[in-house]
Amino acid sequence: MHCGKRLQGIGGRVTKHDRSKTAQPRPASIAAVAHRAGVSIATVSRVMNGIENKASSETASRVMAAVESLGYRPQSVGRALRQRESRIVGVLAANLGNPAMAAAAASIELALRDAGFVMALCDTHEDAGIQDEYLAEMEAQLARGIVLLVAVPSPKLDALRAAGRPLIFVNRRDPGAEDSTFVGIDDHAAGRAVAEHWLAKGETGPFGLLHASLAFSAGRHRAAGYLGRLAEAGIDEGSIAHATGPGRHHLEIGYIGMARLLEATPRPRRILCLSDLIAYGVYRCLVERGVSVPGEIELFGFDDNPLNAWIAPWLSAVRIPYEIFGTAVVASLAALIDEGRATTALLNHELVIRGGSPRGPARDVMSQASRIILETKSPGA
Amino acid sequence: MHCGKRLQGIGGRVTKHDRSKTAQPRPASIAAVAHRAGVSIATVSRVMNGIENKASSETASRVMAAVESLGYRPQSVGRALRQRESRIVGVLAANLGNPAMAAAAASIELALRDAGFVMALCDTHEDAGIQDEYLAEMEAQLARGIVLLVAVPSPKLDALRAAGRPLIFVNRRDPGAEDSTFVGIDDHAAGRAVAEHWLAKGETGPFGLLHASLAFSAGRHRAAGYLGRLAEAGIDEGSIAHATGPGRHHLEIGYIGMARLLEATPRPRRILCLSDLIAYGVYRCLVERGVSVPGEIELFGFDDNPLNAWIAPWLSAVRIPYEIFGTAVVASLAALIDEGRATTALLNHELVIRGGSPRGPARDVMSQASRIILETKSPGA
DNA sequence: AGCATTAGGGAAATCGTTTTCCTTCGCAAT
DNA sequence: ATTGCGAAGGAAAACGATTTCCCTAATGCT
Repeated sequence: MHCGKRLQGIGGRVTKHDRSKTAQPRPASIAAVAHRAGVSIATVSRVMNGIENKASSETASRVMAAVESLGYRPQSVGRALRQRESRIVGVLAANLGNPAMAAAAASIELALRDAGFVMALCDTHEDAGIQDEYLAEMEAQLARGIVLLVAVPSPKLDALRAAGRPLIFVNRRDPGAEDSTFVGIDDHAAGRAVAEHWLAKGETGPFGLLHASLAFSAGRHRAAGYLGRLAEAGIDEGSIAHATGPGRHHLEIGYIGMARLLEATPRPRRILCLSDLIAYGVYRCLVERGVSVPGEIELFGFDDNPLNAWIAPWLSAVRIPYEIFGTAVVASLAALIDEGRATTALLNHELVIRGGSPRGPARDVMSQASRIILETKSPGA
Repeated sequence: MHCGKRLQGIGGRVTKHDRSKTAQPRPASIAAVAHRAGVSIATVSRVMNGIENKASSETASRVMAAVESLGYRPQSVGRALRQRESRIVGVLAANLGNPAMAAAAASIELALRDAGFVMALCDTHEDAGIQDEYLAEMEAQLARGIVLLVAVPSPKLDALRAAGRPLIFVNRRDPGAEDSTFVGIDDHAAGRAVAEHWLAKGETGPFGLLHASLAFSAGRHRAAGYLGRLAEAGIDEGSIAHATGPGRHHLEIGYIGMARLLEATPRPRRILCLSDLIAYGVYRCLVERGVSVPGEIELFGFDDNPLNAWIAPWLSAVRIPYEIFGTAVVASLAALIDEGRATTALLNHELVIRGGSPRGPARDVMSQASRIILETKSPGA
């Protein structure tokens, strides 16, 4: 359909090379260390955990020497069992194929590792069933916390929220509660800023909007900000063509939605796409029809994933600072675990404007005066 | 440098909303289930694990009813501790920002989940230190196996290999052993196929090659196949301009490498890039200089990640079937764990040819007669 | 009848940690 | 001289599962 002709079907060849199955020698346990150091396992544990006043420095160094010589590393499962809490933090991403989410995941992973956690990353495909499966699994793993990189409503999610487990919602707010911990941008202000940008350039439209489901916070707020600002400028909401596509696949939503939008009269010339992937779908649709971008139709995306700068010089976008999401998530997690405080972190977005002439340099033009609204409490209300 | 002008620095605002810290009610344990069902915990365990001949059907249904009513789900840590093996499979990816790796990770995750495993995904940034850190952590987690989605040599890797732990190398072969389990394509044949494609079209060059480090199997084999076929056609290896860039970031390698290649005489007109990301870097370099792609310079990439079809109509590529990597990885893992057999799975690659005229449709043109060589045992030797 | 086998199920050991009690010792304050 | 206290460290109890021994009936086979 949308993939090129292939030269041959899938398949392949598997060759097998035998290999002796050696019995696994057990790795050194805390008992082995204790024995070699001539102390009890309690002391080893205390030294390993840096507990003061429980071991003389002489004993401690003896223990450390034993640890060193045996290459001992505590098994996480033993500790997790005893403490009823592991160092795993589950990160449930809606779609790893989206470079923006991959960027967020990479950032979160880095920050978690710095903080001594271990990330377990999953792909929920934005499906409630799979999300529930993973939520249950994270519970079974005694995960310290769960990060939902775009959540959908699901029964298990409700259960965990009710049980007070540490949940962190990223990009899309908790679909089931107002005051859950959130890390993201001010979507309403960002949507506004795009409209503001076009208005400041003297554009009069026709404007368009392409989006996935508006049932969730991010999309709803972005759309509301965009449409609200246009309305303030006297542009009737009815005159703004908007479309979506079927399903959850943003690429196809953009492709199919754009095809519909092309039939609208008047045909929109400035279109906001609520994600980069939607804009990609739009791009393919327009390229196939010979419509020049941004010559005839100018696009604005959301996310500005790191690849845009390299291969999408035709796409301006609201840049979400995924590279700092990690530290924000970890900080929020700490507040939630240590103090039981749910926080809302609104990170600053930016507008990245690209000229996109196909033959000229991929120059990025600075937009004037796009206000970043920081004070929003309940965006999009 | 390569990112657009920004309208404001990063930063943001954090608001905090208090929330009562409720004491966590413990989830139901196996003891609770046993008590409610009026049996011993041993029986519950046996029922849960479907062990035959150890519980009457009447008892079993009583247990299941108790499980149901308590919402019991076994904690993984307890089981892992006892069995000295968890259901976690570590997947160490070199760079999640690469959509091809994200695609591979997504596929592997799906297959692992089907097989009852849990994926823990990490980003090693292709750094030996970070890789070692994660390898050690996976050991501590009693991971059932470790998948290295592009590995680098590291001490801990040697240690695990020597200890006979289940390691699976994907895309890049084990840098420290010949006969480790491998899942990937026949890189040598793929490199050959690109040369073959161009030769079959009557191209005479000048040809070029852009690559990251050639110290590892994949790149080395691809380059050898490509250059080998060109040499067979009488094209001197010395006449083939090739370049690389500093570091490990393929985007920048492509960008900087292409800048160097532009100074070569004669300037190459057909360039093979050993990854899509390198091709992206090349593209940006050429767009900035006003060189048309594929008009003046034709590019061939490796991977053909799923986004190419949407936004890179100018890029032909060797398509690696990442969507089936998952099943191959799981099959290899099973062979390794259950039978101690190390296997080599060479999956079929394909050539995806794109026309890429910027204004025309993004049509995919079928190439004629690109042989896929299946019999290779030691490619590139 | 005598014996082996199997189904059914419980008690307890086990995995590798952390943590709670203890005990002992030395020293300072009363 | 007695008490109190902190440092140092050991013994043993958790944690939640699986698994190894057991034991008792019942059944099949000679």
